[in-house]
Amino acid sequence: MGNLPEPLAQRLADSGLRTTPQREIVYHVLLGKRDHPTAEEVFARVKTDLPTISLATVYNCLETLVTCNLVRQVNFERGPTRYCPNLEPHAHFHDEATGKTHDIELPPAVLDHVKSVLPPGFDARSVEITFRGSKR
Amino acid sequence: MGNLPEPLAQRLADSGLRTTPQREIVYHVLLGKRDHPTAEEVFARVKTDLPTISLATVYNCLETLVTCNLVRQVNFERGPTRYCPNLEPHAHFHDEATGKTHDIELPPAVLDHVKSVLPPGFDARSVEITFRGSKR
DNA sequence: AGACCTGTTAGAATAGTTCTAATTCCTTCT
DNA sequence: AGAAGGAATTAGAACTATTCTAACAGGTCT
Repeated sequence: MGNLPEPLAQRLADSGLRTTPQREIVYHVLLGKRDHPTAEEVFARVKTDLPTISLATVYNCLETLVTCNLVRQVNFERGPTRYCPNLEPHAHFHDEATGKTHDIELPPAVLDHVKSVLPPGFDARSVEITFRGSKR
Repeated sequence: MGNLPEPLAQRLADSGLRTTPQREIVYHVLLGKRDHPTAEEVFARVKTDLPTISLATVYNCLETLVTCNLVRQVNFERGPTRYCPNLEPHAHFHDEATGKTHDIELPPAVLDHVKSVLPPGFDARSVEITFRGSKR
């Protein structure tokens, strides 16, 4: 579903950053399997293409992608941060039985309704909605 | 608004657990200043009443209170876990300028609307809504 | 009082992430 | 092309928040 080809080089350039093999491969790994991997998981996947990459670089690349708005960071409780290339507004459903995370499409109407609970003076830049439960 | 006096001893007993000075003081500290303190902050506050308490015990007590449903755990990104004695359904607003966290009342209608985004088969036990932004 | 169980404690251990300093790699500039 | 300078990468140390471990204390029940 509808992620544009790859604005990676463009987005990097817009922020005055270079396109490097490491950044490309990290990004492609995220696009390739959208299962909300942790940094360690990304590291493992990237190593098959680029065995010399270091974990620190994976962290650096992920952070870069996040600041370029190409990737979202997702946190569940105290678990490791997970990374998600889905840029559409969406909620997350965390299946407690399997540990898997599912993206849940978030219609604009719902998003607006949620934002309407904020009293005047509160200006939300982002909203994060996380379900926890089990899936049949 | 409207937290019952203190069901602490009762709730502990219900779970077959003892009422100890440590548990009482940790709970009272949370009720006393509802600013979503971290475990370290709770530790510091409790020490004024009970200087010999250990950090491990604070963690233990907090976990006990959470499992007795007297306290909620709140996480923002990678920051330390924060603790919140507000049991009403509510969202959190994280002010990026001050670092402060505000409880936002969550009307049942909004909660239902949010839950309605889940496709059939997804059974949510809990929903967590977090705003990030700034407050005038 | 003795046995038993729950809870507390200090400190070690762990997990995830960030920091540091050294090196490598581009990109200009001449 | 060669040199300078900045950006990116790397390995490993450091750090933070939390959990674990093992020993000890305190209350309870006979």
